[in-house]
Amino acid sequence: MKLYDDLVWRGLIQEISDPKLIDLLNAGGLTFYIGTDPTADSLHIGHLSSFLISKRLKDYGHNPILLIGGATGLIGDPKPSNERPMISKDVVEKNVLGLTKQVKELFGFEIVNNYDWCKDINMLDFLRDYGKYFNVNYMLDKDIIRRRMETGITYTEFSYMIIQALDFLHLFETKNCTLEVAGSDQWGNITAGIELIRKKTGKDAYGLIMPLITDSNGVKFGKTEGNALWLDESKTSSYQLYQYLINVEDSEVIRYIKAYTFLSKEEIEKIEVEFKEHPETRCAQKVLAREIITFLHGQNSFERAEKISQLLFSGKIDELSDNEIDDVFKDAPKLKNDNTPLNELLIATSVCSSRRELRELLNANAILINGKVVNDENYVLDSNRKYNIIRKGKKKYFVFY
RNA sequence: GGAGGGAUAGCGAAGUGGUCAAACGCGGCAGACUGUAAAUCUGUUCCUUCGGGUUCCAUAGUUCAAAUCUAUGUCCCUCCA
Repeated sequence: MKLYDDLVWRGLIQEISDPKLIDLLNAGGLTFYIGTDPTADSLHIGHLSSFLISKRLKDYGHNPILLIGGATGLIGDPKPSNERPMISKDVVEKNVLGLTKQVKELFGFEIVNNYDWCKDINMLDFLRDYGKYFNVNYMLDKDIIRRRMETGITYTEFSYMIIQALDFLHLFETKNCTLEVAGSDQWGNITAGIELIRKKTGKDAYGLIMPLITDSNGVKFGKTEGNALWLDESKTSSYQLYQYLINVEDSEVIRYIKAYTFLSKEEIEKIEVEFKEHPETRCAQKVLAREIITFLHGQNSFERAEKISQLLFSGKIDELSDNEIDDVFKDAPKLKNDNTPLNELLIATSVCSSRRELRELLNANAILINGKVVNDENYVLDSNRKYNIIRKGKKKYFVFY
């Protein structure tokens, strides 16, 4: 299958700036870029789709560049809701290093940092060389800016679009980069870049955006209880990732497999048939988890995550030997049992946020210790055991030693 | 610079002197049912040694009593210049 058709089939194309791009994509040999701002020192699951699409293009014979926004990260990409908090320069610098390392290891893309070419542009040149190409009316008409007119937007964030556009121009001129790939929220910025290139050089550049991937409630893929799922194994364990992926709802899982794995159309269609017949086996969720975790963390980490999950969810925790627990929880964070009663221990370890909450959980039979329901808030963990395993709710486990 | 409007729990939003730890919706958490799914239903959602304690942008005040009134400050929005 040609690349473009494959991307469409996988649901990865929301819009392209010009139908000519279809043939260019199918032909191979383009230099393109994706960008990310260093708002954290690791990518999270939400970034995965745009990085994976870049890898698909790369594998097809295109040439990817990752732009890390050391400059734009200092400015802040306008969100639809409100102004971003400024990140200090030190933190941005640290995040750039973290991201660079991670992307090199995982994807092997060429990496550039827009700070390198933005840092020496002075204000007057900026206004003369770039500002003059942007009509404010045009900028105000961009969806993202329009949405911010009600809550307000600072001049700083308003200018973001111009910097991103000049980035594209810079890569176009220095690296013959003719395509920018991003999530749908970047459409305004991408088109601004394309137009700047056209106005300045008279040549064509292209943009491709992917749809936002959400579940049936419109929640972004990868969003869980407020804390992000990081790609860095030391920030989010394979087990945590496995739990997220194995719980993906049936109605979305095939779509996710298409978007997030490198399995072929034939393989995926086969899985789909099997899954439709026996959804209760979660075979599709298992494939999704296997593919993503193996890609990110490797085979061993995936197998351990799977094994932990099987043991925990088979309900035989109290039958596990210390050695088995040792092995299975090798990488899992363990909490220190300080022999205080639950109402102190679980608060101190942030398993529960307050005693009131703990009492609520105890009353609802939602706390199991080593496989048995406990209702007493003064219960003290058995210090003769090497490990005590506390289950909170149906799915969350904590290991105490 | 001028005129007006606003700031309430994670978010949206009601409340305009006591009956307010603050309606309602979303989100979160837990329980039931299931397949570690979805949908649905139920409970819960500031802290507490269960006596009470600390909240409604901040500070100072009025009052027996303030989320509610006054002053000042901070931030935001709208319109005019």
